[in-house]
Amino acid sequence: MEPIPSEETGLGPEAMEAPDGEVLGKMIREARKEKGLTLEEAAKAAAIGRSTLSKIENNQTRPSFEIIRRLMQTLELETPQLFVQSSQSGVTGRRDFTRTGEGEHKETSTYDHELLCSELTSKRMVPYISTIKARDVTEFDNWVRHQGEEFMFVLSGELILYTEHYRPLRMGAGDSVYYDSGMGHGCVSVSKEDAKVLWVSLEG
Amino acid sequence: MEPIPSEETGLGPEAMEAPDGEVLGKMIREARKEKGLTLEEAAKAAAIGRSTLSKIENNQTRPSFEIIRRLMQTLELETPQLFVQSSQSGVTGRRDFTRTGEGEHKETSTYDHELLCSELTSKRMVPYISTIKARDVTEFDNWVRHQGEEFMFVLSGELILYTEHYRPLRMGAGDSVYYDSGMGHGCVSVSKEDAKVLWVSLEG
DNA sequence: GGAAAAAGTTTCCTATAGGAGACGCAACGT
DNA sequence: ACGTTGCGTCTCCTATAGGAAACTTTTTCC
Repeated sequence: MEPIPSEETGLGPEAMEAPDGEVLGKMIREARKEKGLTLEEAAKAAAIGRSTLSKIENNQTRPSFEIIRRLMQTLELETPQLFVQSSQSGVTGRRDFTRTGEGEHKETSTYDHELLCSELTSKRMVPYISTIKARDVTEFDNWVRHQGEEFMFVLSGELILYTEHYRPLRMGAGDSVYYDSGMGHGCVSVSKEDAKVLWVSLEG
Repeated sequence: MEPIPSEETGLGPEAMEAPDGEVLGKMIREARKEKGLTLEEAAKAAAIGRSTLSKIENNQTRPSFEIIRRLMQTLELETPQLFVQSSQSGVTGRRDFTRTGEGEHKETSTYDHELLCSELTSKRMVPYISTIKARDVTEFDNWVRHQGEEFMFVLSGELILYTEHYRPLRMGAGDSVYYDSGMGHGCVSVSKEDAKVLWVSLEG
């Protein structure tokens, strides 16, 4: 019994959905629950319809700015933040987490990268865990190089970080380093086991 | 009981900070002019229709949240960020490292912070390790809140991260989270030992 | 367990958001 | 004067937002 009137909109490039849209309903529902309000109470307080609120929370509609504004006020989400400041922080009002080992894997020849919190697409920093295979390359022909800054923290194993213009740096668990990733860089595991490092990269 | 819907919604007074319907169009027009964009250019950049933008600017419509979000993004952050950021990187050609436990310590009542790579002063990300004391603190009085984004990685112990608008998140070693640090946040150790977390914070 | 109430969802319908393109109207250059 | 070009507005139309109410699910209280 699913009439499902969702026919192809021969019209719209409107079919587009922003990742933010996805989260919006969730945010609102959580905020409402947080305040212990029912749909009816919240809707009334925001002067909107009960059904409208339900649809918004389930992402079944594309609410108007005005409606969202009222909801934000009612639920005490800071409205200005959501817009104006989204220019500064691309993750305004959002959060994402990743359980151990459950990141999105991306393997290359020398590394095994596990992207963390990758569902939060608009974030400015990019955190990932890399497994650097033991007994691998001992020299680079190709430095890695990308405009920005990078922070690295050694989780386990032992490795040598090569950074252009600097002496190689031998690092063990718990050590950390911060560098201009525009300089050529790369590392090599020198322990018997693979080395694990946490990287946080910032573009620009 | 219908006359005036001024009930005690806990909504507070007219602390309306969000652009009101009347002003919204004007704001947007000004922002667009500021950037020297024509209707067509701005609309295209925001992936909306030229006429739609015109109507919005003249307050002849009640635009959807999604449309406004796109406009805000286009008009506020668009290209500038890309340029600004590249000239912002203050660590050009530099590197700094910190050995385990040798960071600069900064203790507060609830946390014990160890700043990493703190000699590199002009870096944009701020990495530090915090020891969250195992204790009975089950309640916050004060959320931490600062404009920007934050990444957290649990090194050891078990804790609960509280983030405004979200459910508390129980985390163990190896788990990570990324969030808008403009939202109130804070955490509490729930293991018997102190919990250790690595934080990387980005302002703005 | 079962009835009643409460919370949430879906349906139905009207008003309108939003896009395409026509139109208006300056400011040019020839 | 007359095109021409570029920018903003207006008209027209379809898809859909949003409210009322019907419906379904969950919770509460005998």
